[in-house]
Parts: sequence; structure tokens; C-alpha cells
Amino acid sequence: MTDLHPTFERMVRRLERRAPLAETEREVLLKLPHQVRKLPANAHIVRDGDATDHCCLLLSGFAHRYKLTGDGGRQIVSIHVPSEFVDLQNGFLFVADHSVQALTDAEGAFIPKRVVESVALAYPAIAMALWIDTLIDASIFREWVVNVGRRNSLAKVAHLLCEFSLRLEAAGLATNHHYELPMTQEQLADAVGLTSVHVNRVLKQLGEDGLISRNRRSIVIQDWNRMRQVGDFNERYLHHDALRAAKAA
Amino acid sequence: MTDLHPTFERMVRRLERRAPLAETEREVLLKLPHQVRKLPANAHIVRDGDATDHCCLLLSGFAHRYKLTGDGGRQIVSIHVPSEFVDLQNGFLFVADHSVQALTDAEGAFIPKRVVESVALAYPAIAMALWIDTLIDASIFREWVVNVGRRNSLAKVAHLLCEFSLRLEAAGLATNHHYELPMTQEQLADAVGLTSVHVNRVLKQLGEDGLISRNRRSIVIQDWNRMRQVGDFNERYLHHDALRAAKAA
DNA sequence: CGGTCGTTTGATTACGATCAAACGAAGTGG
DNA sequence: CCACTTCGTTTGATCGTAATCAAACGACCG
Repeated sequence: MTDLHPTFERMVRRLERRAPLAETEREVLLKLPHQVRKLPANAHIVRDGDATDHCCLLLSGFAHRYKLTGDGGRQIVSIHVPSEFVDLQNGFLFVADHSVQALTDAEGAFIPKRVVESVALAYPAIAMALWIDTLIDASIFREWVVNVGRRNSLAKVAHLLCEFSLRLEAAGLATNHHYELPMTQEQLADAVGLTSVHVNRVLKQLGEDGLISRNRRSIVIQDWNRMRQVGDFNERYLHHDALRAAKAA
Repeated sequence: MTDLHPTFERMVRRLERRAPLAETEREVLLKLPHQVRKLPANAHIVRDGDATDHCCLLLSGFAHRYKLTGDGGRQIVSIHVPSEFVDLQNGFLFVADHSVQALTDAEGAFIPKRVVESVALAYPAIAMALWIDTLIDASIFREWVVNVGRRNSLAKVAHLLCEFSLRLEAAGLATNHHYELPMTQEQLADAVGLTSVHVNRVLKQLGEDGLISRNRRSIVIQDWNRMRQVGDFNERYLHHDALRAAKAA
């Protein structure tokens, strides 16, 4: 449709880390027909209740999934970085059960659902790779259940900051646990199940304890080991090394 | 391996509700080689950190997934009823990132992971059906994030009781919102992120408000509509009618 | 019959919510 | 270029929900 966006290659590399792909399959993925669309901050990619007909690969910027409660509360259930598919989750369930929204200005590659489906049916290895990708999403959801359900406020926020650090690094958007936080404290609050006021106090506390330093949205995790401890963080759930682990077994 | 257990047919019917299967594919699923194993209450089916080599189809009884926090807290992240696969989630990620344990005495059909994988590669429609199955698991995880993150104690417990009612009915184990709760109040607490003491008070409250009646583990939801409201419950996330919705679209 | 596990109730505490207000940065228009 | 608005951050004071601590009770089991 348009020129190949470099993020497509990163996406293929990410999938390959978990499931082996043949050269043909790699080609098929790189040549997926799509339309690139600009997504201003806060634009909705999918809306709860929609019958979606496209899958969106995030090319740049950030996005988040969320659900609303009856009394107007919002819970963010995950964050997405470039090279991730943001609605394989909704894509094959016909009617979206949650919304996906751009956190920052972003770009997405929209691939017709029918194409993804026929590619998955024609190339079982691709199906497997995409399937595993959604399983990893699910693993992150599970960790988030634990985070909002059983950790105190300090641990919740620390855990989220740790997750960001690793995922942004994997996306090439952070080094040395230093990154630009792509969201407001209000959004952080909706991700960890606290209020923005309390998130602010926790961030202050983490700063005073020498675990992080920050100015505006720029975050540096000063003491990764203590931060991991405070946040009860174990990166295994991210499955960044899924294939390597399989080979070792 | 052994005689065909009737739950296999229920499993196939469940998968078909979401993705069409040809007669051959139905046959393949019914004839999956497996070993039936008795699982006494509290037996582990998968343990966090294990490199699993089998997938377990729950034939009878109940199971739950959970993760532990560093300070010994437990968070149950989902419950499973007969005819559900309890570790497709862990199965293709090589190293389990959470544990699955029998809630009650149960039976599981253990299918070698290699077989599931080769069947998925040989029959794309089966792969798609299993994939969708795991996507529905993921949808339930997301709803649980919302439940533990953004609802008050009354809504949390009411929501969980509503989910049970529909899932047990779908499994043929409840009628008219009347069912046997397969877990202790302590386990309920670990599912909704409260303490067992508080869960007890909430159950009492729900009883006093005329929303439920119970003796021992037997639950009757007396007023489904008000219960849905109190629990902020909308069954769409269960995707019990995924295929019908697709046809309507 | 004693023992264990789960349920129930009471008293007190504490963590995070809520309410309220000031401050700071970025953007807009006069 | 400065006044003004808006959005996000920060701080303070008070409140309320659920946690914690403690103990009794009831059911089931060996």
C-alpha cells in the first residue's frame, strides 16, 4: 500500500523471537497490505462495542486499552509500544469488549481483518506466532490483575515503572532505565487502580527514597535492584526471551 | 488412550460456537490422544516456573490460576469449569508464569503439548478455534483487572458471583442462578483482592439486601437484575455468543 | 470425641480516597 | 509580548472503606 515502515521489521523480529518463521512467512508479514493512519493523542483505535474489521499495528507513539465501570471509573488494562499489534485481542472476537486509545500522537498500520485471518489460515507458523503474541498479552493482563489486586500503592507504581523500563527498552525507546513516561499521573492512576493524587505522593516518595529521579515526564530508575524489590517485579511474565527459554529446555 | 469422556464433546461444541469446524476437524479433536488423571482438591496442574509438556482439559471439578506476590499474598486470576483447557495459556510460552491448581476434586485429560502443536499446524481451523479460546480467557483477565482495580467490595463480590452463575450454567452445572460455589471465602477473597473477613461481611450484606440467599456453599441469586447492577456486570466479556454476534454483523 | 478447617462477629487501625486549593507549564488570542 | 486559559502537578486536611487483630462458633472427619 505504502512504503515499508521500519517498524514492520521490528514486529517480525519480535514474533520470531518466540516462534520460528521461514523466509516466505517473513516476507508475507512484511508485505501485509495496510493503510497507515495518523492517530492524534486520545484518538480511539477501537471502541468498546465496535465490530472491528481491521487490525492495527502500532508504528509509532503509544496506546492503551481500557474499560469503563458503570459509575464512570476507568481502568487501563494495558499499554502498548510501537511494533505491537493493538487489536489482535479484539480482532477475532467480532465485537470489541474494550476500547483502545492513542496515549500520545501515534501512527498505526491498519490491516484488514480478513487478510490477517486468511494469512493465519494459509501459514500455520504465522498463526502460531500471532497466537503466542496474544498469549503474551494475556500474561501481562494476569500480572496486572496481581498488581491492582494484591500490592500496596508503592509497589503498584514501582511495578508499572519497571514494566515500562523493560518494554520501552525492547522497543528501542529507553536505555539504562531512563525513559520518557508517555502518560499523565491521572492515567498512571487508572492503570494501577489508585487516584492521581495518591500516585503523585507515591512518585514523590519513590524520589525521596532515591529509587527514581524525574523531571516532568522524564524518569530515571536510579536503583534498579531496590526498585525491583519494592515493585515486587519479576520480568518473566513479559516473556521477552520465550524462544531462548524453549531451546534451553 | 481411554474411552471418550463426554466432556470432550462439550469442549468441541464450545469451540464450534466461535469458529466453524469441519467434520474431520471435529473428529481430530474428539480423538486427541490423552491420559485421564484424577486430581484431588489442591493438586497442582501446573506450577509457576515449570516447563510444561502437556495441556490439560478439565473433565470434571474446578480449577483456578493464581500468582503469588513477594510478601506471600495470593491473587487468583481466573477460575475454570469442566470442558475448558486450563493451560493453553502456559502451554505455548514454554515456562509457566503462574500456577494452576484444582479447587475441588477433579479430573483432567492430559494431552501432550507436541500433539496439540502438530494438530494446530495441520488443521488451521483448529488452531483458530483454540486461539479464540485463549482470547476469551484474555478477555476475562481484562474484566478481572477492572474488577479488582476499580470496583468497591460489594461490586467485586457481586460481579464474581454473576460470572460464576453464567459460566456454571454454560457448563451445565447451574440453573436459575442457583449453584454450588466451588470455593472457600478465603479463595473468593484472593480472587477479588479483599480479605476473607471482608468477603464474609459482603456476603452477609448481599443476603440482607435480598440479592442472594445461601447456606453453606449453595448460592441462589434472588434478584438477577439488581445483582447485575450492584456488580456492574455485563456478560459481553464472556463471549458466550461470539459466533452468533459475528453472523449478525 | 477431639481436632481441624472454614465461617462469623466484634474492636481498632491504617491506607488510600476525597475535598479543596495553589502552582506551573504550555498554548491562545488580543 | 503579555494576559488569560487550560491542563497537569503538587500539597494539605479530613474522611471512609477495607485491613488487621482477636476470638468464638459450627461443620465435618478420623
